[in-house]
Amino acid sequence: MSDAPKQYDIAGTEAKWRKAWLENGVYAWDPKTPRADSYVVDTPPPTVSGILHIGHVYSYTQTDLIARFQRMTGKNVFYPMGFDDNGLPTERLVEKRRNIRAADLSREEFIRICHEEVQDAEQDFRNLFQEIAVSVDWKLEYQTISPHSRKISQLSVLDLFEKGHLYRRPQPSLWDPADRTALAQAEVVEKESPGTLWQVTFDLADGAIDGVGGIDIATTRPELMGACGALLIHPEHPRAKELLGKIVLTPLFRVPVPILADEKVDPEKGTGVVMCCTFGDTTDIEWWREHNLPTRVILGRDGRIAEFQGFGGADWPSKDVEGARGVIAQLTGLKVNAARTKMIELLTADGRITNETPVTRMVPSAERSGAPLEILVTPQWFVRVLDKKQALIDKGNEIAWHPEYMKVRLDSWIDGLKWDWCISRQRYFGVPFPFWYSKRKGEEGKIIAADPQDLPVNPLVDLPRGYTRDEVEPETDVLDTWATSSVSPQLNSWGISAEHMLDAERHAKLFPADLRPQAHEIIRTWAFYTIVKSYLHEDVAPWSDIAISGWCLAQDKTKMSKSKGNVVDPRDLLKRYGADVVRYWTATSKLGLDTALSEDVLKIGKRLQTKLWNAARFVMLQLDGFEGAPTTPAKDAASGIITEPFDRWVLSRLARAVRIATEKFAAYEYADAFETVERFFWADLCDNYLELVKGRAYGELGTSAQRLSAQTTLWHCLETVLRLIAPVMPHLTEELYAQHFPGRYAATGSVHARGQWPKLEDQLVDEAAERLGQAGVQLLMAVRKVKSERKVSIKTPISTLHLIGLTGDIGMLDPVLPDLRHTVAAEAISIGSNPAGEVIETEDGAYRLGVELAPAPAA
RNA sequence: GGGCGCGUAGCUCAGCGGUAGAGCACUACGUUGACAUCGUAGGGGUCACAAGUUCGAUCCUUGUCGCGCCCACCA
Repeated sequence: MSDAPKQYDIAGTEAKWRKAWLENGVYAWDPKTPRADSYVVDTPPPTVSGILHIGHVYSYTQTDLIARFQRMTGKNVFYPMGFDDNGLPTERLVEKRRNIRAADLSREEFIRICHEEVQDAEQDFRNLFQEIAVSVDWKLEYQTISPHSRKISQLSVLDLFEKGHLYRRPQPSLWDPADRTALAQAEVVEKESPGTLWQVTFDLADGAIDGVGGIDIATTRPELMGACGALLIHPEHPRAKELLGKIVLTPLFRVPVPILADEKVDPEKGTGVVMCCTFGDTTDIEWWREHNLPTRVILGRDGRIAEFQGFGGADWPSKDVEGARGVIAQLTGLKVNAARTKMIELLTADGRITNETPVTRMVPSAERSGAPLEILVTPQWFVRVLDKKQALIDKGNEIAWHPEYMKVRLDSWIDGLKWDWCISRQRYFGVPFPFWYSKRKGEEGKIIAADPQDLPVNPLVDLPRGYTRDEVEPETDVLDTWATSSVSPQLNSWGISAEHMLDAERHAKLFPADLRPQAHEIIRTWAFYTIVKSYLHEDVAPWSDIAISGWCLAQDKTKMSKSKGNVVDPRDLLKRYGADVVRYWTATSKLGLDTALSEDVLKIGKRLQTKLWNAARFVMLQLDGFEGAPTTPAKDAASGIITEPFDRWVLSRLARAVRIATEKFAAYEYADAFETVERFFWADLCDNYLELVKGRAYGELGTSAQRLSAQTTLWHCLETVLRLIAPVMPHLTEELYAQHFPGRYAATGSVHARGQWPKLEDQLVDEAAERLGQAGVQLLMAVRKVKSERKVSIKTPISTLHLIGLTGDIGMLDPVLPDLRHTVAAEAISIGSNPAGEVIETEDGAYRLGVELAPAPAA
C-alpha cells in the first residue's frame, strides 16, 4: 500500500498518464447525455501559422482548469480542439517556409502545398497540448479547412444570403496592395509614419475674386489629386460665404470641381479647406456618398497609378485634356510613394506649393502584410452589420464576461464600426463562396447559389445544378478565415439555422455553447464575428459565458517578441519543470490579467508538488494496517467513527475549503479557488493536523477507536485533497490516487472522471469542533513560539505545560489536550496554575499559557 | 484626444470602509518518526501622488503622474 518511491519521477509519471488518458477516454464527450448535464467549450482553434508560444500554455491551461472543474462536478464536457489552418495566415507561412509566391503557382498546386505544410504545424500543437494535459476529447478534433468545415461555413454563407444579410457590391473597400486582397476593418492597424503636409493652390475657374487668385488646400497625399471630385469647407469658415458654390480647377489636371460645405470639415486643420478624392480615407467615402461626387479611379489593385479611365469624358472633364494627359503619362505605373514624389515635383514646377510641414501621421495598414492600405472600388461580399449595432451590443450583454470589464472592448468596437463586414478575399487557401454568376440569356449576372445538398462546393470545379460550364462564371473569391472561425460553435454542433441543419439533435445539445475562452486582442474579431453570426443565423448569443485570458509576458514584464529575444519556448519550460508545475504557475493568475513568467512561482509549484508527494507517503504510513472502510466525512462522523475534536476540526476546515473552492471555480475564479485549497493543504493539514494526529495515528495515544477516527480522517483528507488539486496538477494527483486509493481509482477510472469533485453535502461541517480545534492550534503555535524564542528544538520535552483561563471556560479545552500534549512533548499539563507566559485569545475565551521545559539531559 | 485596466514589502501578487496580507527573497534559531528539506520567529510598507466625502480611506469621489491595452485622430 505504501511502497511509493521516495521521490516523484516527474517525467516518467507524466508520460505514463498522458498515454493512459489518450487511451482510456476519460475526457470523452458522451453524445447521449442531455444538454442540461453538459458543459460545452468553444475552444479557440489555434492559428497553425503561429509559433508555439508560452502564451498557448498559459491560456489553454486556464481554460482547461475550468473544463476539468466542470467535468469533475459531473458535467458531460464537450471540449474539442480545432486548428485554424485556412486563410491568409497560412498562405503567408507557406510562402515564407517554401520560399514561393502563391501568385506564381497554379491554384491547385498552391493549395496542395498548404495542406501539406499545415500537417506538421498541427502535430506540433497537438504534442504541446497533450503534454500540458489539456483535457480535450481528441476525437472531436477539427480543421477549419476540412470538407466538413467548408460545408458548415458555406451553409452559413447560404443562410446569410437567403436571409438578406449578405450582399455583393462594387464599393469602396479596404485594400491591401501587397497581398492584393480586400480586408475587413478589424484587420487594419494604425502605423505611425513620417509624412509631409503640403499646401497646394487651386485656381478659381472663373478667375480671381477680390484679388484672391486661388484657394489653398492642405494634403499629405498629393498623388491622389487626380482623383479629386470636390473641395469642402466648413459652413462657418470665414471664407465660406465667398467660396461656396464656386468652381475651382485642380492643378495640373485642370479638372473643374465644386466647393461644397460640410460640417465634418475642421476649420482649424490645414487651411480649413480639404480636397475629397476617391479615395484617400473613410471621410472621403462619406463625402463622396453624401454629395454624390463622381468616382474617379486612379489606383490599380497593385497599388500603382493606373490609366485614368474615362478622363476627358463627360464625367471627368478637363480644361486642358492634353496637358493633363502628359501629367498622367508621367504618373502611370508608379507606386504611391513614387507618384507622390513626382506630383510634388510637378506641382513645385507649376508654382503650386505654398507651404510644406513635416508631420507624423497614423497610416492605416494591413495587420498581416504591414502594407499601407488603399481604398479601392472593387466588388466584394459584405455582411450587413452597420444597421444592427444596437442588437449586437444587446447580444453581447446577454453573455457573462469574465472579467466583466472586457465587455467594454466589444461595445466600443461595435460603436466605432464604419464598414459592413467584408468577408471576401482575393486569395487561394480558403473556403470558396458557394456561388456562380449566370451567363444565360435573360439572367446574365444573376447569382446562383449552390444547393445545400451539394456542399462543400468549389465553384471553380463544380457546377450548380441544371447549368453547364458555359452557362456560369464561378465566384473566384474565398472567404476570409474569420468568416469560418466565426462559426466555430456550429462547426461542432453541425447546424447553422433551422433552415440549414445537418444534425438537429446534436445541434440542440451543443449550441449555444457554455464557454468561449479567448484572448483579449481578438475580441473585435473572433468574439465579435461569432456573435454576429449566431445572431444573424438564430438570433441567439453563441455562448453563455466568455472567459478572456491575458497575455504571458516575459520576466521583465514586457511583451515577448522574437525581435527582443525574450521568447520562452514552452517545451523548454516543460522539460525543466514538468507539466503540473507549469500548470500551477498558470493557475496562480486570474483571467484577463497579463502575467509575467516567474521562476519564483514555478519554484513554489515544484515545492507544492514535492510536499504533496511526501504528505501522501506519510499519510499512507499512518494508514498501514488501516482496517476502516471510509465512506464520506459526513457519514463517517454520523456513524460515530470520527469522534475526536481535531479530526472533526480538520474535516470541517476541509469542508470550508471545498465550499469556497467550489464557489470560486463556478465563478471562473480558479486562482482564488486553488489558493484556498493550497492553503488548507499546507497550513491546516500539513503544518498542523499531521503533527497533532501523530500520537493517535501511530497508536501511541488513545484507544483503538480513537486511532480509527484519526486514520479515517487522514484517509478523507488525502483523498479529498487529491481531488481538489486534480484540476491544477492532473498527473501527480492521478498517480497518487491510483497508488493510494486503488479501490476508488478502480471504481471511478480516474481522479479526473465526471463527478469526482468533492460534494459539499459529503463534508463534515462542525462549527463547534472548528472553534475548539482552532483554539488547540493556537495553543500549539504558542508553544512552538516559546520553544523558538528559547532557541530549543521543537521536540524538546516540556515537563509541565501550565494553562489558566482568563475568560471563558478552561474546561472546554479538555478534549484537545491529549493530542496537544503528545504533539508538544509535554509530560504534564497543569490547569489552573498561574504561569507567566503568552496570552491566547480565542473565540470562546482567553487563556494564559506557560511552558516549563524539562531540564536538559546531561551531555 | 476618449475609454478600460494596472500602480500595495526587494520580487510575484492577494485584499478593498475600521489596528496592512501571503509566498518567494533576507536574518536568526531549530531539524521532529512524510518533506533534495521542513518548521518557528524576525526585519522590511507615508498601500503612486494630491484634494474631497466620512467618526474613520489602501479601499469611495475628483484630479495629477507613470505603465499597459483598446478606440479615435488621419486634410
